[in-house]
Amino acid sequence: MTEKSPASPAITERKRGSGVKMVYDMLRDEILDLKLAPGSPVDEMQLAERFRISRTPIREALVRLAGEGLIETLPNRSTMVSNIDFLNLNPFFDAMVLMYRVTTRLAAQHHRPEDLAVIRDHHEAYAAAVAARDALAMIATNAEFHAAIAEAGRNSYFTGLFRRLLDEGRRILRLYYNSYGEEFPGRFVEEHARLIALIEARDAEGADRMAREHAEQIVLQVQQLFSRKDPLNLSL
Amino acid sequence: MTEKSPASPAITERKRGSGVKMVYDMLRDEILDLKLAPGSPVDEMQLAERFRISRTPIREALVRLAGEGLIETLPNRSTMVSNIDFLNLNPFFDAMVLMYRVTTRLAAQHHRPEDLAVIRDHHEAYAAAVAARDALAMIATNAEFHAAIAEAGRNSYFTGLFRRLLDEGRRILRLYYNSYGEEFPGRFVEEHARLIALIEARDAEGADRMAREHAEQIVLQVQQLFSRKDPLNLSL
DNA sequence: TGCATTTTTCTTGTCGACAAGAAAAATGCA
DNA sequence: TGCATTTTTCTTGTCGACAAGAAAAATGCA
Repeated sequence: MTEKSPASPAITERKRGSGVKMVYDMLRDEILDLKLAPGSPVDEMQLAERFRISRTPIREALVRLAGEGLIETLPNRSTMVSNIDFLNLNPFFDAMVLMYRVTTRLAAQHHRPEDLAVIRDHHEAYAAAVAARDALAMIATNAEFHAAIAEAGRNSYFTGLFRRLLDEGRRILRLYYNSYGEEFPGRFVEEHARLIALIEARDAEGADRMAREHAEQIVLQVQQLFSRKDPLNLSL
Repeated sequence: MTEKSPASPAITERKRGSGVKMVYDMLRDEILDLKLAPGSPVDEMQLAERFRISRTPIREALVRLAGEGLIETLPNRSTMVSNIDFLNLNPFFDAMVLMYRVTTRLAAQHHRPEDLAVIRDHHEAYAAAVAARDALAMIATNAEFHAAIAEAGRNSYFTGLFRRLLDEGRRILRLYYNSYGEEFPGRFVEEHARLIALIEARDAEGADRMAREHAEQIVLQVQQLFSRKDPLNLSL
């Protein structure tokens, strides 16, 4: 649990049945935004106080987060936020590149008109975040943009894995912008627009190729992050 | 809940902290073996009686199963075992073929000696199940064999998705053997042996190609299942 | 007889308490 | 002073109860 405890939710009457989801949503966002740092402890009693709810729904939310790999639990021991294995990101990169390709290819093959509208909305939100130099929003809207593309591909297995990878990418990028916070890559706005055009044109090969290039740039960016001269002060 | 209630676990003293896992393991197996049929209701109170444990750990096990797509829950409504969308298995097939390829290729690249030993053990268990004409064991050991290959590839993202697909494949195949229960494909024993040899030889291309052929045969087998003249009496 | 409404029953979501296990602090000893 | 042991405190896993919401059954009416 971080020193700076985030604000409690509004203490209005909750509808019965919404407790677990409320806790899950908030904790998930905090993990992805690195407000809950990798490796930090997660204490049920403190969470129960903070959310003004009993421990049972807290625990259920934690089971759900554990199932998504965002936290780690062992019996009778305290839970903690999952670490990111920065020393071995290769499996992550491999999976990301392949999933960028597969989901974008499938979107080119299977999208529907309403899909394109959703994708465009997310594209606009991303462009706005870049223009506003809002790193948190940029990272989140980027993930949502690509997730919308995956949904348009209509394969829930790939979409599920890709969402998980996008989540992890959010944490990695959040750390990057925490430390450096300078680069707002306008060229990604342009690349996203090109991706949309290829998808709309149902050019599966073109979309696959572009998605690969796009993903490989992100991989390169993250790799360069770890070859910088100045240390990152990571607690590993 | 099926008419024929499976046996309760041994009512010995449980170690504190093992309750959720016990329930999870048993329910998961029953879902995968189709003892709990797709679409059937899941009742916490009955499970609590059956397992001689309070509802809280039951609920936690159910959250975990829901996270894996094996059951479906909505707030304030009864939970049920996930259906299998037999009318649209194409996403499943696409994901299976790709994951068979990716995991087998990665195993050829990254395996260690102890991995091969584990893979061989599972291969032998599969061969024994085929020889004994034990369909349940054959389905389970086949999944374990391929899961062990995926583990040898050392990419937990792909392994995670593949395990989920293998689980779903278990349910589909279980239904097949429930209905027809005749075919015990000895040639898959031979193909598994060949896969091992290619992996051991670190022939990534060969392993990828063979994995694709292998997976496409399974897809074909399942597809033929649904083009049979005699109806399956599926409740959809 | 068929439908709408009301009542009863059942199931789910959460509560707060108890106790086991782990972690931290205190004590004892060389 | 450093280590081992004991005691205390804290956290987790589970319990059983309460009440909200849903589903089933009963009642009322045309």
